[in-house]
Amino acid sequence: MSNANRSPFRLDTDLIVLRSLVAVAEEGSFSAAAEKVGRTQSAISLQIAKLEERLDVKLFDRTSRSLSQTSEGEVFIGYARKILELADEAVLSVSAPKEQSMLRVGFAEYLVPQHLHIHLARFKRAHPTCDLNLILGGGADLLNLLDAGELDVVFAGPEASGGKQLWQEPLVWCGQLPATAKPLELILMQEPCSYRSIAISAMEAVASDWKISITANSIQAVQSAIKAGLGVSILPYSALQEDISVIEGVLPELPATSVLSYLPAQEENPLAQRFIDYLLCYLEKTGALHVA
Amino acid sequence: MSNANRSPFRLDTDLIVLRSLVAVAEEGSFSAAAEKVGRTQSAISLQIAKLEERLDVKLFDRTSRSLSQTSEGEVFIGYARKILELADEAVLSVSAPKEQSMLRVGFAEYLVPQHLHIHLARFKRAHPTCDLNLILGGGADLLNLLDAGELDVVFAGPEASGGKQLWQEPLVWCGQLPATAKPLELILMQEPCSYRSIAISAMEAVASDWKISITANSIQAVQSAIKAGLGVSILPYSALQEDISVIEGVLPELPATSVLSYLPAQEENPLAQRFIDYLLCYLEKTGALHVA
DNA sequence: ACAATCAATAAGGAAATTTTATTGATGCTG
DNA sequence: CAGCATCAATAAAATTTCCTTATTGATTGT
Repeated sequence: MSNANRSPFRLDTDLIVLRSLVAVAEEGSFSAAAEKVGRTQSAISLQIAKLEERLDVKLFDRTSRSLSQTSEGEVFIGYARKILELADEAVLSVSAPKEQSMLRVGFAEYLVPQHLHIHLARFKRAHPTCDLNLILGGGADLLNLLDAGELDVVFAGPEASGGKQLWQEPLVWCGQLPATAKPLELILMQEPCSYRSIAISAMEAVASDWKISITANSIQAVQSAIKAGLGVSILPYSALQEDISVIEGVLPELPATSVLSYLPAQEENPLAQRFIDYLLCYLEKTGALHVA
Repeated sequence: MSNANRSPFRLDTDLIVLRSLVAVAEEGSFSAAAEKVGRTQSAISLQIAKLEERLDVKLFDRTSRSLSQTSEGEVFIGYARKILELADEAVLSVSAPKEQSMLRVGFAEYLVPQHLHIHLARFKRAHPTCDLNLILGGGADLLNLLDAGELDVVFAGPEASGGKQLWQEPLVWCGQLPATAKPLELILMQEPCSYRSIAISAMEAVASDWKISITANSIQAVQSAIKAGLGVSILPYSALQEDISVIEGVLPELPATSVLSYLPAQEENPLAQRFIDYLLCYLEKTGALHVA
């Protein structure tokens, strides 16, 4: 007689299976999840089936056309996420330097990823000996601070040379379209701003009626103006907020911008490179942003 | 080119490997861990080796005669424990009933396992719709409450019929031995107490000088008396505390007692049975107690 | 020095998982 | 309503992974 039955509450599955599971939950489809985790659809199907059999619970309600989580599925997937989170943090932390250290990160405010605070908290947890500073601001200002030796790494758009491209950030039109036959009112950041020129040249390329109605000096000001319904603007995907509506189709196609990392020319800071790798890895995981 | 290198902080290992890992950490030896998890020594060796290779970090410092965790090992094993904890809790929670419910547990105070509060907290977390009551007391009192319908399950020694044996609890002598040529002073609970009679018959079986110096009315009183150095007593393993010293060898061998679960004769309470299974499973995992 | 114990390793075999290919079911479109 | 496309389940073969047996080298205790 085996003792398999002695451990009714013990789970011995592969973390790969849990990754597939959350992939299914996120993508809402076995096939899409399969592609995401780099396996076949049938592999996913079998993995989930086996897991469900082990748990003796259906995790998804699925017909061939729709897929939704059962209530048990919701609970279990919640745990799966936490487990994977811990597992990845564990990997991060074993390779952490053990000496006391300090990392000063600059982030262009209009490019701050949705969950940056979560990523920072995790990084801090996995690097207990590291003091983290986060400075938000305009790209140009941050790069000046970097040159002055007051930052260790800066994440910003393609505003200077020497940066290393990390991911592509889609630009989107958003805000309120004016009533028909009224000119389009643009809300833009003041110079120097790469999006400002992108917006202007995009509008110049099409023969429509437009004007610049508001020039703001911070991304928050732009966001406020958009929310107030004062016109349309372009924002990087990261800078979108709940109550900002995206405009699709009507206005000219926009290019994607790049997010780059900038390091000081002189000395090596291994922790800074580590932070870049880390962030890249987690943003990729989140799936919110597409790596170039 | 594969994209394996794209995910430097992603761990895709089997939970079995993590269980082996913490087993090695707990047992202090690959061979012992192998036996604990029901595999070969070489399997463990390979599992750990592969994990270390994946992490690019040594988890244990090992010569053929000694084994200790590296500092990275300590960190990673900490994560592994948390991961397994979560995984097992996940299994527990998917099979949890979803209706609002209530569970009143009685525990004989002299048998409370070391980490009961942790187990209770976990059970509560995995059963958010369940209200838990915990009553500690003497076994006889608890069984009366059970009969009166005021408890759903009682854990106690073999004080009544109808219990189901769960695990064996070793009895140990503890306290201060008297100076030589002085009579042995016993600290005992007042009647009815099964340990009292066990102690007395154990002493009667050997021809030594002894007397009952203190009769206490609670396990706390016995523990206090022992700590005060007022004599020797017998305690179930669970009731030992940091500052109570065990006496080995000198005094007569003691039998083990059993811990049993008691359920009301009448109606079925599935949650109570579930709690019993759960506790059994976790105490087994902890390794603190041996299942009968 | 010898026996005992422990972990590492090699090699073969066993078991699990993945893939390819197919089927059945469902919704969409013309 | 038929045909098409999409999705998940399944079967069977193939691959990979993992585990076991057997052995070696190293270390400690007697």
